[in-house]
Amino acid sequence: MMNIGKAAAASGVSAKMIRYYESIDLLAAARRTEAGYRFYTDEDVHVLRFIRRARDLGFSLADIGELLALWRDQGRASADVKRIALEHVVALERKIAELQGMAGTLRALAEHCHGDTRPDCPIITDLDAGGGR
Amino acid sequence: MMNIGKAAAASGVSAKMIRYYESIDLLAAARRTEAGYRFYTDEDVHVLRFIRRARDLGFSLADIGELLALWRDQGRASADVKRIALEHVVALERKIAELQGMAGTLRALAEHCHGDTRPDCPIITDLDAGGGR
DNA sequence: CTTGACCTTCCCACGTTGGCAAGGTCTACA
DNA sequence: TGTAGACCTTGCCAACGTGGGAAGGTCAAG
Repeated sequence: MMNIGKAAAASGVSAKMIRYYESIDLLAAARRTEAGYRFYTDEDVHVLRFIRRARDLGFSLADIGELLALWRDQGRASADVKRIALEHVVALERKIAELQGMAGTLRALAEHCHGDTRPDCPIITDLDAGGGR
Repeated sequence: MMNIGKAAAASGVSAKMIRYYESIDLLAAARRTEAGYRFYTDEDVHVLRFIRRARDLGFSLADIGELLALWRDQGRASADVKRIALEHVVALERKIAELQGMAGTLRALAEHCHGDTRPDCPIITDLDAGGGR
């Protein structure tokens, strides 16, 4: 039994976010003391840590809702978990490729930029002309 | 001389975004017809294309504001352009590394997940236990 | 003159997090 | 007992960039 600040410290999820997760029904509404303070058990902290870990792996809160349901479902099919994870990997890899494309282009352009007091710069030229498209 | 729809089509920037860029002073307010319609020149479309290209390279609108100022400044120092670009490359690479970490972890976990009807799954176990932290 | 395609402004939504304000509660200490 | 300070509560605003839609005005073609 602890209140929200302690649960936040124990789980790595800020008090602010715990309230937010409750407001969007990712978490069941916490029980309250007579004064209206939320209180949490070690089991609740366990759930918060699960969420925290899933956030660290880049899952959206929507994904985490599904993962939590599967986590709680002792009869789950591991295929469902795997599907969510692999879809996320695909999305991550698409994003990675996109960012790599940007970084590669910019690095190449910057390499040929004098980087001195002269105005001439291939980066500006590229932006101006559209990279030859 | 064209109105916003045509400028949008010609530049690849949506009419919605053109208005938004104007509202945040990234663009000067467009001239208007007597009826209040914005109108644009080929030169304006040129600016819009610059912005579009910079967005495609992942620059923030704040960055683009600086780049536009440099673009217009015939006396610019290419060092200023290069600095903005390289700072952006650093940010991109940091993000790439972060996403690669997530994707790598998940791919490794998913490899050992049967992906069948059994509930047992290392992905769930990892989320539960926190990846050994 | 009507129809439909365009334009205008304004508000709302997404997703996740932080910050701040105004107020209530609890705890420890004088 | 009083009070200070640390905690809790709710609520609103901000970010970032984009899209959607409503309600209404304008324009061109038939």
